Amino acid sequence: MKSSTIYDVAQAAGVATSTVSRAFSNPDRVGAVTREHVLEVARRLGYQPNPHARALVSRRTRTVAMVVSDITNPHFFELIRGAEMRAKASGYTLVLVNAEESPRIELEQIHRLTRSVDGFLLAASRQPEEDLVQLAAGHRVVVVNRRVPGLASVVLEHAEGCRQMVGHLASLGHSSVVYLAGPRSSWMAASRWAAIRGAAAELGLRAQRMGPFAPTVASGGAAADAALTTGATAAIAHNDLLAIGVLRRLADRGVQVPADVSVAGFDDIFAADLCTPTLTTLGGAHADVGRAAVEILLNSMEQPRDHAPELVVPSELILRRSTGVPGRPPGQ
Amino acid sequence: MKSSTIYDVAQAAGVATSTVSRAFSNPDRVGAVTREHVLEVARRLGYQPNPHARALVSRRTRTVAMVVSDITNPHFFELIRGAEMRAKASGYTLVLVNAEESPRIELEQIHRLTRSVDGFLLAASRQPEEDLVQLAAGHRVVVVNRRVPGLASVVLEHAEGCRQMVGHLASLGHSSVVYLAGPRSSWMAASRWAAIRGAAAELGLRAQRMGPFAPTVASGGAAADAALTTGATAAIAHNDLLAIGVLRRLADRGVQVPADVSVAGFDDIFAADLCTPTLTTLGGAHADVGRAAVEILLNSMEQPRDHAPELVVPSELILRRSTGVPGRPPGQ
DNA sequence: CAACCGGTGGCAACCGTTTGCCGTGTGCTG
DNA sequence: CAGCACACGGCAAACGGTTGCCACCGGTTG
Repeated sequence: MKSSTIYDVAQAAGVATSTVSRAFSNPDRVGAVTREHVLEVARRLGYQPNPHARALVSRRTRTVAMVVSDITNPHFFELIRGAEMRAKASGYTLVLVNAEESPRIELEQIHRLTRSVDGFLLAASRQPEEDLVQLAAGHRVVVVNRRVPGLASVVLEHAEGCRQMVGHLASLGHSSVVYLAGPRSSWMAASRWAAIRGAAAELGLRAQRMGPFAPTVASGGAAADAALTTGATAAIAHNDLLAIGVLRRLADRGVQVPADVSVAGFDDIFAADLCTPTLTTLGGAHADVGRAAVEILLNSMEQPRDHAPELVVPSELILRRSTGVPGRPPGQ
Repeated sequence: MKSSTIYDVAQAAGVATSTVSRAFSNPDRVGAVTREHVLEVARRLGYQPNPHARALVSRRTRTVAMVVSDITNPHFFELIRGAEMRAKASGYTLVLVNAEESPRIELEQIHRLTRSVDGFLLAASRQPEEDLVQLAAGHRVVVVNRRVPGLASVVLEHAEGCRQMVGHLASLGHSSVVYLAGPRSSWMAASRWAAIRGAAAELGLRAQRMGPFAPTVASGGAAADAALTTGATAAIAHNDLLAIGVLRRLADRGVQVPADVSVAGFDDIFAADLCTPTLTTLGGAHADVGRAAVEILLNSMEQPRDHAPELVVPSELILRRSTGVPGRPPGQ
């Protein structure tokens, strides 16, 4: 039951090990008939190359790691799925790492894995920018849903999306909006706030920011209460989880959504279409983001590019029942 | 920037490579002062053992693979999270594989990874039982949410849970229940149906089965229509996704839940508490299942056990608004 | 016809660890 | 004080591939 090696194949085929090796990893380097013969023998023996032996000398592991800030967040599911499928399609393996919202764990795990993977997908990284740059100097890195000058990145478009969202609220008649911010170290949080504030200024709305809040349902209570103190008629939450928490708290406090307050989120997670009222949110093809990120990583291994690509995947504003005309009962 | 090896450390510390190696992987084998010295030098040089070189000779990769039938199903998130955390805690790496509900892909991926991982967690495997047994002969395997004689397994309790669920429906006054079954190759589907049928017989309810249905929201439409044709006043869906799809379809058809029909699901996914009406479901600590599965796998590597443990994690029936007294409007 | 050349295959040196075995120095026993 | 067990370190052979380099061979070329 001992698995067969390149030596077994070489012996059985009457060639040198180098020929067997080349028949697999560099087919053009051996004559056609020899190659076929070797492959046939290998098949018969059930030979499977040992990835570790291979990695040891070639320094390529055919594995990529995806580090997510919080594996519990449903938003990442699609991202992970897209990445996994793209990796698999190229015969790569996806390693999943949960940073548990901790920059320290994130770094620790990256460190631990450097030798075992060919590159990293850093989704919603909580690292300071300079640390990312430094990291990228030593490793192949693609940052996801964050932009870092000089680094390859894939983000779901959100600046224009925020503008649309604020525009949507403005057109409904809102004149004051509050952004319930995500974690301080979240690039997205900062970026969204900038976009929202800019759009609000353009459209003549008053914009405020409260927070930071953890991007979880549980934090929604505090976020809702904070939103109410601002007197704003519309609240944009950092993500759908937070928004759903806000909806809950508002319902508990007897605040009508959207009659009294409109609520919107980001990510368009599965649950956004199920909560009550259903949630207006900025969605997009998260799976595509994951897919693209892996693709960029794989490409960068083939031909190390001088310029790091910065891809933007389009988003779409999904209007649902949680936003409406202020003061008017829903459904009108 | 070339990463340092055991050889660099050995030279810098003035010892042999074997001593350095042992200082890390077999600390008792070297004298205390030598060990400290070596470790200190290693730290200074930023030495990190190369996992591939290590794996090559030791045949231990410190990596486990988790194969899930469908990575899109939110039910797996908790499972994955629990597994990831437990693996990380022991310095193991979790590789994620999506079988996309295809036994072929499942097998293919397992085959591809055999050399790169120490063992497999097979969650909701769609393989025929004999294939699993054969697989387990060649690899370390723990099956999750499935039981296979002779194989290590972790399942969330569901027999008693199904009994409770049927009991709950009976106590509400239902006399006929329909099970909307999951995929034909799903062990869980078969097992749940057996439990439901058994409980129904005991309690004097009529039980029918419809399906199989894909365990997705999209299949809920067909499942709901099928359920209505049976005339049963209560439907138990194979999982929450299907149940949510059923709720949607029933709402579209103007069927009141639970006044006209009660609906229940399995898994207690996040969305079950958000949909309308909120969903009665059999939940449990899925993260614990993942954690336990990894733990069993890791233990089995330390001391190969003669008897394969079969762990059952308790479940709990979560009563929400989707089940009620037949014929009576909700909230009474 | 000699020189040359591209296409193939083999040799052997790595890649970075682990580990069986051996040699040495030390402390203890009788 | 001889004899011995033992703790500790070193040597070197794996583990299973990849790859630079060389040798060979038949066919072109001048």
